[in-house]
Amino acid sequence: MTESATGPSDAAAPGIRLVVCDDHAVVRAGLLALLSSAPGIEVVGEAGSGEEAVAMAAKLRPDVVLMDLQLGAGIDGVEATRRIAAAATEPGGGPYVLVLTTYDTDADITRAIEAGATGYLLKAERPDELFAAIRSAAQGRTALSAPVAGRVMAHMRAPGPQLTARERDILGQLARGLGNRDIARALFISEATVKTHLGRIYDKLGVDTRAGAVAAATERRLLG
Amino acid sequence: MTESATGPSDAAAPGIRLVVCDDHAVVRAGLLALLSSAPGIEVVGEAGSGEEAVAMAAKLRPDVVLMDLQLGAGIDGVEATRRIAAAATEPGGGPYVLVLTTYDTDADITRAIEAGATGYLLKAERPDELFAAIRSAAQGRTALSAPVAGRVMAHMRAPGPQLTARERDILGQLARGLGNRDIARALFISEATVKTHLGRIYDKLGVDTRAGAVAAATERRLLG
DNA sequence: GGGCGGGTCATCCGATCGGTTGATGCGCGG
DNA sequence: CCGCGCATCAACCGATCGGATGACCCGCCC
Repeated sequence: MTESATGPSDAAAPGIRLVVCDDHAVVRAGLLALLSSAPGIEVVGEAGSGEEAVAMAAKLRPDVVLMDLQLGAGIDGVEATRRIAAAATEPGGGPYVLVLTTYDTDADITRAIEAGATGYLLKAERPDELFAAIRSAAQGRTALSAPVAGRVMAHMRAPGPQLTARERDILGQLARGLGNRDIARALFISEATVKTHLGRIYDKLGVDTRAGAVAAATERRLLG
Repeated sequence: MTESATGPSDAAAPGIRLVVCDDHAVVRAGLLALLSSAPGIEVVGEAGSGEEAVAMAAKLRPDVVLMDLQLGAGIDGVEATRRIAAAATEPGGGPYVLVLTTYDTDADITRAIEAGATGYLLKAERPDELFAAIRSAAQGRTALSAPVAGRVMAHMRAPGPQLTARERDILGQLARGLGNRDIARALFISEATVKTHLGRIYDKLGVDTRAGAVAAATERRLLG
């Protein structure tokens, strides 16, 4: 999958510009050594904290950020991912975030994906899987470790961040700053119904206030 | 909620009722002479001070008040504009204030517009521009001198004096969906202060709920 | 036919919010 | 020096929100 198949992307082959973020210097060094053997992948920056990674992503404009979720002090990998991914909507199309971590708990996975991660790999993965995942991420394609993929599929079936049509209606009015009474009137339903829907929306978005819902909806582009 | 005040000007065209306010008698006389040549515009009162203009606006109920900003003693043109414009929300729909002054500094312009002026003209303007502006103002339409328009546009692009730095801090936390208590803790201030700031933010953004503030801020790109 | 998910509504209550008033301190500019 | 804008805080009150609970109706699918 290096040259013949995909063709054009490798032809020009300026290399995928990568930023590595992990709070352990040893791990970073190991990754650098490993990645140095990967053709077409160039590490342009190392970050030891989430804040550093966010700054580097903005400044260096890499194609991919390899992000650990456990970062010790400061913002965690999820928050860093969120901030970096948020910039991905802008003109230049920010970097894709590929999470590389040790654990595969449901909470970690869902939080990372919700935050906008493009892929989720486990450190136990084989090196060539990592290389392939980085190349996939550089093109915005999702890459998941096998165990992670399984959990994600399970989640797809269960409760995704999927809102029903009616809930989106409510959310739309909410984003206009309307109170429950006004939302009710706008949609020809009762305030009680509005509150019921809002409660479910909060659950699905993982927030507990209207301002939070508007922010979350904006961030995840659930609104026009 | 602005009254469109279709006004008696259009239909039967009985003429636009105008009050002129300028502290220089000579200028007033000149304006009167000039306006006497303008069809459809009738000067129903002259004020030599801000207080006088406010009183006349209430009593004579003109369609437009032509207001100088520099008024020597007493309240200045901005304050007079504020008081007259404040009455414009009431049932009858008060008079529109058209500022006619010599200077076009940022401070003057923004203060006049904030005070509720419908238009802002320079005395250097050509007479027919003045006539046109008065007719526009009578219908509540904004009329600006070219240099003034330029500055206003600049202000639109630069949201600088829009919100104070502290207010942007508050707004940032608000957009994360935090409650007043949490915002207070995040910024090391009291809830009371948070509420005070929020009140001012609502004013400036023209909203009255937190969700509305988040939406407005997002729309106007006041946030990251 | 009986679940099942989505939409609708009601009621209750504590917590929070929005608005107001009033007051203090601080830096800046006339 | 005094005024003004900004930030800070307090106390109060009515309105609204958030959360929980229970209920009904409808369309769909096994």
